[in-house]
Amino acid sequence: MFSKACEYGIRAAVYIALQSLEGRRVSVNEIAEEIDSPIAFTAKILQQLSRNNVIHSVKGPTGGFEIERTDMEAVKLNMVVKAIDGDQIYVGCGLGLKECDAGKPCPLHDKFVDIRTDLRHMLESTSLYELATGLEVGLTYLKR
Amino acid sequence: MFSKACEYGIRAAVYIALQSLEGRRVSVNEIAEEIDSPIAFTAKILQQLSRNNVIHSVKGPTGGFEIERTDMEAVKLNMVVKAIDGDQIYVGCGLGLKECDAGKPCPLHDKFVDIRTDLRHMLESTSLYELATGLEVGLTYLKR
DNA sequence: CAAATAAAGGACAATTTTGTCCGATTAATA
DNA sequence: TATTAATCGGACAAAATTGTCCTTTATTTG
Repeated sequence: MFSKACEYGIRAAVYIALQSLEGRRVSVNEIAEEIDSPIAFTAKILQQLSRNNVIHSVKGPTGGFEIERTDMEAVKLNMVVKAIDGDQIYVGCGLGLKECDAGKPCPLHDKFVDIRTDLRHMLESTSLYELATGLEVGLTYLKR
Repeated sequence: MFSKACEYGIRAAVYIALQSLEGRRVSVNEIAEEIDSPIAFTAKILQQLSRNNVIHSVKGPTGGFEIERTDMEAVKLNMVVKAIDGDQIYVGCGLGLKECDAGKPCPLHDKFVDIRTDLRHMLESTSLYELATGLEVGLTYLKR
């Protein structure tokens, strides 16, 4: 469904959100440790998220990654996914046809649109804040 | 969503079904031509489908691929997908965690299960016959 | 200002997926 | 039986994704 990069990206973003709730700024090393991901690869992904203003980065000692408390509810999962995988999930035919649309649909077009619409709504309506608070109260987990 | 191999596999299976409706057995070359896919790669995928009894192959002159008319309604998309991509779509955590389940869910677990359940139902309820007849009456298209 | 810390960025390496080529096998038919 | 047409299967090649390493840049603090 998601690429590995996107999986790491979402996990990282949620972890950063969780720590930002408590005012803590976190380093790549801590993030990779806590979400159990390859450090250098995770660093690359965080760069993409930072460049796309999904998260905020600060260089130097005491630096690291954070998400403004005020942004946290506004940042939805689809922004994370878009920053990493681009439009891939939203655009294009399920069977890989170049010219597939409502006017000249592939055999799976309608059914595929339904699934994808649900996915899009889910991603667009789920905020990092929501996911982070689920973690905070121990309803969900990020490791293993 | 699907791998390239799976996209080609579904397109090929639907095309074979369509031709089988008219009693025609088709060659790899014709299939690849008609669904606009790389020939040799398509041949590999057809072998997988054949080995998994999704389609039937006949060697030698006048040989090719076909689907028994009686099977065609019983063969659902999920069988095609499983033959090529395995359980990938059904199994595993959306965020890539190893031990994610209802008891120890990742932050996206429930929402992800919903989407995937819809996808599974769609794949399990859609037959090659249904897709082939849509093509036959000109409602849908396989090329470009 | 110097040292230390942390992200940024570029080059490279490993792995997986996608795709090709070619000889072996099977079966129809002249 | 020889030829020909077709799939099967293995080895290889190319491209994309995943992952590593190392240098540079920015920033804090002694």
